[in-house]
Amino acid sequence: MSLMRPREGLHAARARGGNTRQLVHELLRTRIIGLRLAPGAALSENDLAAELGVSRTPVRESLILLADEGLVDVYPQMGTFVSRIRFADIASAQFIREALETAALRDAVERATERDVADLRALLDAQRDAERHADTEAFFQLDEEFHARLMAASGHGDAWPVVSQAKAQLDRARRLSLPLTQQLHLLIGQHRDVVDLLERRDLASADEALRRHLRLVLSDVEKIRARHPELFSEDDAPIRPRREPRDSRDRRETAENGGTLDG
Amino acid sequence: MSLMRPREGLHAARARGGNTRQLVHELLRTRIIGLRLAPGAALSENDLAAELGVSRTPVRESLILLADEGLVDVYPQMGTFVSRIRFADIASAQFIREALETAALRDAVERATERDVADLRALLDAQRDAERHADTEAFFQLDEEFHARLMAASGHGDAWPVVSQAKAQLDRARRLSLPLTQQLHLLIGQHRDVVDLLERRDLASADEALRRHLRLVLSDVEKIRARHPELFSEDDAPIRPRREPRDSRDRRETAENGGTLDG
DNA sequence: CGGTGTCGGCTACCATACAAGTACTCCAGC
DNA sequence: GCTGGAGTACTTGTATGGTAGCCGACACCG
Repeated sequence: MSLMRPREGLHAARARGGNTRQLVHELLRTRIIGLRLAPGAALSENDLAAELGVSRTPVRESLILLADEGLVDVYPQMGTFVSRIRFADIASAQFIREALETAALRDAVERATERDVADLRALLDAQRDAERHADTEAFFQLDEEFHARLMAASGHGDAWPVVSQAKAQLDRARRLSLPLTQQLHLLIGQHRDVVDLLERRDLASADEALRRHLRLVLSDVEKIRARHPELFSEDDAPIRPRREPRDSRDRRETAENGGTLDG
Repeated sequence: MSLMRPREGLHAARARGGNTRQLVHELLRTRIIGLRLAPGAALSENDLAAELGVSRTPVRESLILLADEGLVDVYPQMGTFVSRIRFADIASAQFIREALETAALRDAVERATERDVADLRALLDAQRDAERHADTEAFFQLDEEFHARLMAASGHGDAWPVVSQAKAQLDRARRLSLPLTQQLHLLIGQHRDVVDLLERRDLASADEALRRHLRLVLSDVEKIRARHPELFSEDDAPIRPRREPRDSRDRRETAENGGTLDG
């Protein structure tokens, strides 16, 4: 079972991160966004607690936070499920992201320093590396850093968490498309365009380039919806997910294995 | 003590709202935003649970959510405190709010129906009523509804919760200024200007009017900062709040009284 | 008189026990 | 074979117990 030892595990965990709740929260968040937990999957507080070697309390508190972020749906006395991607949520996330990132760009054009531009270019290089190695996981990480760094250059880095939360909804769907399409090169080119225009302090063109970039991402998602309808949920039909059959549980539990907190 | 009876209380609560956690969460949230709980005040899980007649669990879960919203600061093993207003948070909230509301306005100018405009004008009338009766609490409520309705008219009503959360930080400070200044009339006039220009589909002017309105609100906050410095906290000094002296607790507990969940 | 170690009480964190409710399962009756 | 209903195994929600850690008060010592 690989439970966390009463003392050592917690201590090791504390050393790396914060308290158990934060660790579980981040773990589940990355698993959901990375689609290692698919939309619709059941998340039992008890099962998770057992898997991670902690009690129900921090798991439950993490799920409450994830529900607040719209990444899980909690149906009292029924179960907790990774939320299916609602098209309304996608649209709303796109609106939020576009509004905040373009508003930030407006200030970034005036405030960005040479250092900021250099940092962004360094990230572009790293993205090209990821492209060469076809490492989409690394690219996702670097994409996140790029947009975060861009906002920081505007002086509004504090607003990034809001964008990140909206972005999370989009990324779940995007993660399905990127491996298929060969668009990494295109995306990196758009990143470079934004940096170039930012350096030239050309607001109008930079704004247009960023909007084009963000909209491309959105159109990706719409393509995915046709290919994987089971991961989406119609807007006005909140869908009560069905519980698994009784005896399929044992098989599942032995099948997936690993992932305690004291790695 | 007016504790909640084991069965009845919960049942009555369920009837009104949702589960206990949501009730406690909203209760504390409105108390904090309404400054009935002042920045810096200590919030003990035990005390709150006793006051509200529930167990520590829903109280604790509510505090976690409030911490996520930036309304309380949790210092493990030390205490939980209503967060002081950080100037950096104010600036960040203003940026988020302005970006989202103006972006929404852009679409509202195209999409708003006659019905939308009529609803907004009805809210304007109600605001004038509140002004006549000098009812600032009602005005705050109507101001919230006005801006929410404006976003809904743009088709991006789903993004309102994000604005509302940012707005909460601003409102805490604003609530101190409104009673003093006689600006209700000015604010209502700005609301009317926005509606008028929205109705004429004049985006440029409407955008300018809305920005002017939102910035006036911000400048209010800066005035307040000079008058009530104890409610604010310097940016880079996260300030570890001090625990109360030993024997001042009894006095406090008898002093403030009332506010169970089964009112 | 100033610094220091200890002790007591408080805190949030985590673990566990109990309660209320839902959906699946399976068997009885038709 | 089909339908209905009781039983049961799960679910989340709430309550409570126990633990580590921090702070403040205070006696003790230099």
